[in-house]
Amino acid sequence: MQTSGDRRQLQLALGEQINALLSATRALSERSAAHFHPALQPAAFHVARWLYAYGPAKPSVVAEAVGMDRSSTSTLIGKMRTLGLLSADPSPGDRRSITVGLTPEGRARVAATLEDRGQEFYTRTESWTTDDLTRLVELLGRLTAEP
Amino acid sequence: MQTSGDRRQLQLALGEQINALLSATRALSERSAAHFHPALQPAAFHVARWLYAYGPAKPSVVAEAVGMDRSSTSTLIGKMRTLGLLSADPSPGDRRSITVGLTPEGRARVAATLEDRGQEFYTRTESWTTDDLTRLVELLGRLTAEP
DNA sequence: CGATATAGTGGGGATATGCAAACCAGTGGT
DNA sequence: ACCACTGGTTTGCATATCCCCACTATATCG
Repeated sequence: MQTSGDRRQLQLALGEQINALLSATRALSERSAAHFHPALQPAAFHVARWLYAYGPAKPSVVAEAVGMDRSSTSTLIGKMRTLGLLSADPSPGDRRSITVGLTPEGRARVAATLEDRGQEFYTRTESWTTDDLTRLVELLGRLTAEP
Repeated sequence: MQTSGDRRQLQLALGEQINALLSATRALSERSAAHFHPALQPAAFHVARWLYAYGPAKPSVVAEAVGMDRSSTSTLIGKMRTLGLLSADPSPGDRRSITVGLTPEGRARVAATLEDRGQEFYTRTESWTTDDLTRLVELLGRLTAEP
């Protein structure tokens, strides 16, 4: 019971830490979104960032994943396609659907935006040992891996 | 040079992982925000969550930290005070300013919202060893600690 | 084959938030 | 005592996003 209690405590603690991280990065995210592309609404960045992290997907999946409405996502994807940031192919096995993904240019622009506004976190880990850094990357990787 | 190159790689990898985590949690955050309190706008949740993670602060600091405009933050804080979620005391040493913090009820409501919609991450760590879980919590704690 | 469901797209109205400006009370320097 | 400045609040306006609805093309089930 001690062990399972500790376990519970740990999961709660993880929740608090993730929460703190989300709080700390929210301002950064919104500002990145606002500066992502001059011709696009902020939400475009959230779409692009998700595709950057998880790869090509159908619009409906993207909308669900980023917590946006399907119509907004659709028009946003349309604009990003005409700007050359996204490419679309017919989804295999369903001719109603398309699969969208970042073009090299889109990928580069996301990377640039992240780089541009993410300096702060680099400096935070400056004093860390390489070992700790490696482990954090590895653990986060496991946490965010698709189920 | 090998070492510093590896270091650079690691920091980039950390950026990617944090990015993936933010992407993965964005939908959850927005939905939590929408359901936080029936009489409040979504952004109230972001304010409350930040105060939950980092403790009482001046309105201007909160606005800056969550990346919101000061006027919206001000009216939002006003509403939350009348709802009994936030309390305000005069800031020590500056009579123009106040310091706002969550009331016990506000704290409970944030916790309930997080609990309510954060189940998914608990199940993700179910198969982890206690050791890994402990270490992730510890490393995240160091990452989000105030500079 | 026919009926119903789903993927993507578009429109129209409601709301939340950002931005700019004005204002007041209090602060700090001169 | 003055004056420039800052923290907080409020107001008016612009825009982004959501929500509901409709429409077309395809898919799936009977």
